Amino acid sequence: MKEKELRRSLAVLPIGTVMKLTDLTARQIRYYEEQELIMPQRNDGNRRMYSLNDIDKLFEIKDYLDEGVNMVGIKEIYLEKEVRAKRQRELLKKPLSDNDVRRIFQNEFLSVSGLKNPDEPSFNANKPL
DNA sequence: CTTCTCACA
DNA sequence: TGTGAGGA
Repeated sequence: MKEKELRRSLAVLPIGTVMKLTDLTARQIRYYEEQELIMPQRNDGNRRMYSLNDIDKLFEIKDYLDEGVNMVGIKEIYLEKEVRAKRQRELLKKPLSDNDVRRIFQNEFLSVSGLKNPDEPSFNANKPL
């Protein structure tokens, strides 16, 4: 299941193909790059080359757009997504200390009982108390 | 022919 | 975001 992700990350599509696939103008595609929503690679001739992941990202962006979300909003969405991914990676690295486990169960209890927002971090994996 | 950057009657 | 210039 690793080989597949690698292929999806291969930048092999020129902007012209991406335009037809996404129904976006070159202007828009480049603008989204400027907003750091996508980071296409460049080939030898300084031409942008997009991966399948980029295509998916563009479709997502387009969806958010006609859902009424603006650039800043979309940026925030992806930013928060990165934060969560990072937090999750940290949890996979180091085993939980007894202290962490206790805090997690406590947070779980509060969430289930509806006394706390589930999204609110219960502890910092980087600096366990 | 396709894409790139830059700029705006 | 559109569009056109000027170069690669």
